[in-house]
Amino acid sequence: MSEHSTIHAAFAAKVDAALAALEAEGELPAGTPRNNVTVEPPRDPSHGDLATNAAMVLAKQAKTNPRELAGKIVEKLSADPTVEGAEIAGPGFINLRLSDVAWRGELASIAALAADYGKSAMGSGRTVNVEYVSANPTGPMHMGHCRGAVVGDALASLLEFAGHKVVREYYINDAGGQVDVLARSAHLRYREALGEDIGEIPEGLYPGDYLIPVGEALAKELGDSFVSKDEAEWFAMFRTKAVAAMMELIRADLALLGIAHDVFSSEAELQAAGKPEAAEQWLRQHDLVYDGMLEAPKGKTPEDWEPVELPLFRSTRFGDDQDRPIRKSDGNWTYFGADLAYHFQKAESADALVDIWGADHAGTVKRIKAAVAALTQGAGRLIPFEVKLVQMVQLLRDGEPVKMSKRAGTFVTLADVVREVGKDVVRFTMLTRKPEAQMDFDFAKVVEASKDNPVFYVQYAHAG
RNA sequence: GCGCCCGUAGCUCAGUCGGAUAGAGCAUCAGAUUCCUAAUCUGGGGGCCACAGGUUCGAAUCCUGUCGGGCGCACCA
Repeated sequence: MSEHSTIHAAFAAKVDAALAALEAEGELPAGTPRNNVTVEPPRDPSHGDLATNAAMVLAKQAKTNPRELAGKIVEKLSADPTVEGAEIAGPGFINLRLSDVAWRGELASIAALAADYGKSAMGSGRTVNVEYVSANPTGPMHMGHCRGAVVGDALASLLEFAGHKVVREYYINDAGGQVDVLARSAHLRYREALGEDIGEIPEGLYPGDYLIPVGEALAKELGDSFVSKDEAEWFAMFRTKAVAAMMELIRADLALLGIAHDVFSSEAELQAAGKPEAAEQWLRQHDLVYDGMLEAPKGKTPEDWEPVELPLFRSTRFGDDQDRPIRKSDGNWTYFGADLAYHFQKAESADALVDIWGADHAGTVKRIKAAVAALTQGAGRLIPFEVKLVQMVQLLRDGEPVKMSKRAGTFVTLADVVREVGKDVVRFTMLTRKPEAQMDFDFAKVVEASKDNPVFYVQYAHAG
């Protein structure tokens, strides 16, 4: 697929060629950067089909005024048979009118290329790793995860369309305290499945019903041999099995949205392979990790604050408020400590990294970007890395916010929403606002067959 | 107290690596059609682009500050 698969791109190339010719003739200094030059449809259609700011952007470097330079560009462009008119307007815009032949040719190629129309080879030869969702494997997906999932998937598709090789990746946080809680919760449900009256789910364990079938499956598989054993004997096994069950739930939820990741990476495996240790060693050698006292957050010292010495990453060197611990005082890795090693691992097989995170993690962007920059540069191959934040979605029903509480078990699952309004409506709605702006998701409005629901317009047009 | 995101027409939002009179849909108003259960067509009105400074030939767009809304702020992920 060539880059000139659309008429706009084709004419942008013609403009560029004209500029290159002028450069060859000495009208423009050799090597003049042309990346500011735009070729796009003007706001006012009476100005023509396309307009370029080339003369205005480049006049200074050509040591002439915009209108004079525009004259020379117009001369070149007029020689092209598909250019029916080229005029200088205003301060130095060049307005182009394209011939009928050009438009007809474009229509033919739209018909011929169908869904491939507009593809580009821009990213050809480059692999981009897009990590998104990465919800904790402790329960089904809820609506809090939904926007990031949709945005990440759409971005991945766009990158593919632009010619990149894309790896859609999910990071399984199966090594922290949350999955320990999951293991204990699953054990409780296991005992329940074997007939024990477990009463209220104790504070600190996951109360959700979705663990009942997990307990039943464990009971069926293992019998009653782990009912009264010490935690040490069943803990690791229950954790592994429960995480596996949760990941099955999550993959099923994602499938409802039409999302399928290529790679699922386990934090536990990453740690077992000693990746964080390797990263720590390198960072210590380069004085980017040191043992130091953790400072209280600025302007807000918690009452029970106790200074501790921990291995800290020097994120302040990269604009962060304070240096960040990579290990906890019990010696285990912090989320960040493992995450930086994880990103380094991803960087080994990609040319660029993108993470899609919820806005509630905005505070941790600086440290991970800093760590990735340090590690990839240190390895001799600095990898572009972007963290894209998606803002919160407010769920509304009958105009009232839907309150979600994990403890009360009132969180709205993704599966419920997809069942209620449909996959396409969810995906479309999640993309109707830029990711960095908050949005409302009103159950009634998104399915309303009315003039102010864009979803409906698209469905209507598509059905026609 | 600090950091990040947002603040554009009555409503929901585009436009923000600075560029030609600030755009769309809905709502509203006026015509058209009178086919119809309209999700019909055409046109108009409607904006100190939150506010105040600054940079620039030129600012919704960049910088500083203020106000308003959201998110976050120890070894939780």
